[in-house]
Amino acid sequence: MADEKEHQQPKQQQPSSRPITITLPPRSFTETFLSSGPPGSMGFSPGPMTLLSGFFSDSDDCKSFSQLLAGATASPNFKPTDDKSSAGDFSRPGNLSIVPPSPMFTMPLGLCPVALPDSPGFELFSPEGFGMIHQQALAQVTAQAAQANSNMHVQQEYSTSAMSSTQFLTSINNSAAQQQQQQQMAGSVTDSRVTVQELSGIPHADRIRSESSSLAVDKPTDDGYNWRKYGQKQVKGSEFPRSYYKCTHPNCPVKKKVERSLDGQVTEIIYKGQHNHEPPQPNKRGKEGINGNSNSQGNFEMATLQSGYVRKTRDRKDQESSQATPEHVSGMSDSEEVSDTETGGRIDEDEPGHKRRITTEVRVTEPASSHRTVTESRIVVQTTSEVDLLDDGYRWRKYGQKVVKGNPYPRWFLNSIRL
DNA sequence: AGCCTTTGACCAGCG
DNA sequence: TCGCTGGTCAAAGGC
Repeated sequence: MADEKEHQQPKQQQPSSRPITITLPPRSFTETFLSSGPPGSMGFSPGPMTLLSGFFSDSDDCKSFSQLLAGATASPNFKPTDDKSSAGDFSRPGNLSIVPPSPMFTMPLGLCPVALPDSPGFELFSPEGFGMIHQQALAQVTAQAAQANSNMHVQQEYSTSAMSSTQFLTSINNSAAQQQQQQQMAGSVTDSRVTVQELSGIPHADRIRSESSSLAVDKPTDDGYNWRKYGQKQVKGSEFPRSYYKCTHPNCPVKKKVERSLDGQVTEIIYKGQHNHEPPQPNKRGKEGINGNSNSQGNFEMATLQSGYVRKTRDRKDQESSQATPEHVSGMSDSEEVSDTETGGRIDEDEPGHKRRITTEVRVTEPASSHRTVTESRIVVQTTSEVDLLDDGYRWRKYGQKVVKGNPYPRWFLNSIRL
């Protein structure tokens, strides 16, 4: 109900194409995922991966993601991940040659965070690799929506999206177990479409419009949980206001920060903490009550999911001390940074109707700030999704870079083009 | 009545 | 110590 409001969201005609960053709660999605609860119980927003395919257009002079990242990794900024093992353990496509230490990957809209856990690379929670309990871990995945006015046909996209994600996962996940998980997720993926829309904020169809007002805008992240907004603030470094939400479930410590563009599109979602309960049943949504708990997962199977690709969260100070200046990493001067307005999900105007481009934002890395709160620690994750994006047959072209305040690493803006 | 959003104020961490 | 900034509180009002 409350979600249906949000009327106060600033409105803007200009279809802002802003990247969407989603910080996933470590457990939630994992658990949700594994539990494969009831329909709609999926705690996570669907994935961008679902929309990944099909939107890319041909392009030249593009590099594979790996290549692009390779440059970054070569940078002094990039310290080879300590958890070497991490990378090693994990099975992944042999063609993947590069896996930057901890690039925070911004998934193109359509990447399904939900699906991520399935991927080999998405075995985020590795106690050993982390040096922190999974409960403290927070996987951060950045997704970017190809937003705005992409005259995309959402409907079409969705259908493809689900399939794409499946295909992706299938191609990537070799283990039976993983495939099994995928299958379990299938339904979730489907269910998450709406969420995808929400996330994507694709202001396309009227249908979307109407939903946007109630979903995209109000429920930027219909992740299956109920949230109560308790604050909003204009955060420096961000052109958009940030809203603070708390999980309404009793005693649930989970909070999330949501940044929206002026037109109400979600540009970033950061989860903090872990739900100590399962997502409310769809029919109970909005009235979640007492009985939470259920899975209490604190222990959860995350441990079983683990694997490399997760970078141990470092103390912010450590990180800072070990990080080179963004300029060094980027090799671009600040003046070369792309403006916020141009960063987002930019779609080439000159692209013909069916040649769509989804801009992918890549954070070379995301520092953890474990000092703040344990649960807020962020894990730099190299997800399969990333893998997918890295060597999924797409080509990537870096078109911009920006140093985001609070993040010592530059954020790359890539155009992903499907071959 | 209960729950939610809004929003200015307050607080704490940091340089 | 001061100012900045991000996060949270809580009163007011809406649904």
